Amino acid sequence: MIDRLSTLFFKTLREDPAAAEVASHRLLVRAGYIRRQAPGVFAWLPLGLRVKNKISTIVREEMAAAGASEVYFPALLPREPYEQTGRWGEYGDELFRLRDRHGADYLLAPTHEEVFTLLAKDIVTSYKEMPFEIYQIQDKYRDEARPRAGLLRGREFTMKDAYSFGLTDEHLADSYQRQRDAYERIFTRLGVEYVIVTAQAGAMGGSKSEEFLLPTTVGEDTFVRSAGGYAANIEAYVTPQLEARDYSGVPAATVHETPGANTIDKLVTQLNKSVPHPENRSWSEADTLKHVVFAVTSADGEREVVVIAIPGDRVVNDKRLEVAFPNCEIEPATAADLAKYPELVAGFIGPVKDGARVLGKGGESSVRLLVDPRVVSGTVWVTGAAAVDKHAVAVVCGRDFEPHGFADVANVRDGDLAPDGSGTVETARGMEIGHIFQLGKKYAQSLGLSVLNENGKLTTVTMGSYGIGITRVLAALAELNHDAKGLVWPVAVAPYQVHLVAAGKSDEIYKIAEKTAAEFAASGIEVLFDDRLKVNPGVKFSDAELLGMPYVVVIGRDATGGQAEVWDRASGDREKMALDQLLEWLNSKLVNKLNCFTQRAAQ
RNA sequence: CGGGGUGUAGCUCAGCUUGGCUAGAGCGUCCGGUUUGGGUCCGGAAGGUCGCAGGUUCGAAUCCUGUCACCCCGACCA
Repeated sequence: MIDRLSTLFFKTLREDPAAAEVASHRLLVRAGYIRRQAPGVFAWLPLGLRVKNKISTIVREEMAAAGASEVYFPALLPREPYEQTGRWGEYGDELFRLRDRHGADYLLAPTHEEVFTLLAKDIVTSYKEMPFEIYQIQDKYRDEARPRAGLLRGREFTMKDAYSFGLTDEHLADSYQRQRDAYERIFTRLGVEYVIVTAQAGAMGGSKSEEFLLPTTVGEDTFVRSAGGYAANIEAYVTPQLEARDYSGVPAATVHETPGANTIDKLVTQLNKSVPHPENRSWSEADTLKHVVFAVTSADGEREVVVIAIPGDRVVNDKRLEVAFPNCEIEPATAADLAKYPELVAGFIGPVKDGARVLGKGGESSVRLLVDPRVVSGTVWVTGAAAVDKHAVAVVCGRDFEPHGFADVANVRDGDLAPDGSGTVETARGMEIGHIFQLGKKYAQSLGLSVLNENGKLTTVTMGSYGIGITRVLAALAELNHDAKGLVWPVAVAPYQVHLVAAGKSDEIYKIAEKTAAEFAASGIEVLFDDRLKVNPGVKFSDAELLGMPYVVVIGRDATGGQAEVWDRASGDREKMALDQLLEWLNSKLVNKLNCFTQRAAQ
């Protein structure tokens, strides 16, 4: 079977589409792989579909090897299961909701935990059937506030989602590890670089979670990693707790006039003018303690004002803040919030006033004081003095005030310490291409999935969920593999392995090209044959480069003399070769390229 | 949701500031010829409610008001 450009439904664009900004989007549209249907929604043309299927096939092979069975759910689902787990409401505007003619609510699934759980409930009744994993490759729908970058962040996207079911934590750990191993093999076979970072399970519930990130500046996630092997996304990074220090030599705190110094910046300037530093150096932002006030609204609607103190040279990171207060709405305190607590003097908030404790344990204020993990007993700070235009110097944690607890919400910087002692971390950007979760019993509990154990007792099932963004990986591959002329697919996912161009109009050339294509196909090579009669060679060459097959074979002016030309799309190398050597050469190249990744994956 | 930008032919865009005859170009498409290893060249043709609605004006792609859509940055993103 030879696929021919003369009959293939495709069209290349001479110019970049106006709406496409990022390379993957631009080239996939220009080369005729996808077409935009609506914001964040794309139609798949034959070439794009082939790439998508190749990625899916690799995922299927590795899922099978990991012991997972493939199933297929509808994307259109009824409201009830999602109502039971609370996600119908929690998902908010991001959920595509619709209504049938009877007025019943439906949704386009953003992810399928609920129905997988219910399927398991339907079918599995005994511990003897545990553990097991099932998965599907399906389209997911999320009504993104702002879809962007073509396939990289769409509203419809294809995802492999697997779910594991077991009775014990050991089952879960085992399934999790098998999926994790499969992911490593999948990404290696695809030729995608990845970093596994510990992540925050977040609203998915559950305990352990890791993300597979592709390091790239176009990525939307920030993560940190150390040379010693620590890696975590920015939400999951844990600041190492410092040891308490001896503060016996620290003089008593003193209060200084700091008129108008309601920011850290102004404060440091004033200190350097009027207050000598005990160590005879300049004051810096890191000497100060910044008190930030937030209003935390819990799930039951109760609004609490909280003060968080972090070193003055840091800022609060919103994502880390969210993690610190799970299941709560958190926002900066309003003027109305502050008005209720006169001890919170905007710009001059501090734990101590006139030597008396204000915030923290033993303080008069009812407001909770949480501090950065770097603020431990014995550390010395400049803080607000809880009075307008006044700051206190040499305020010692553990002596002058005692926080209620810690809040690890400050930003992470290059050079911060990794919590596992593996050195300092550096920050980097990454794109999430896979995510694995140990969900635990959350879904099983709310949907009533339990089975009989060895002792005949009903036991709630423990679950995991494991996702790979198929279409996002496709876009990432395009993003990583292209040049000025077009796409440059790795052999493992290229729509065809060889692009055969008949360059010339003579019958002789076409006969030879036809015969060559047939030989390729017969030996199992996936060949795309540019047999278009009325197209100039220049156009065919440009198309071949834009479409991006790994190898281009040109049957042209030298064909009658028994010669062809082969191009290596990635390296740009071109060489003349006898027609009867083509097959052998290509086969060895293709086998090598495929093997190099599969073998690496097998290790 | 906040900020910015753009809507004119299948595609990429010009024209709009300063209103004026029949709304343009390149590419693509179709026809005839030409060329055949780098998006050939020549000639001809088809193709547009100028996003939509309202207003100002003798006259609106152009000015005004409203509205819709799309793109980009940010917020958001199991």
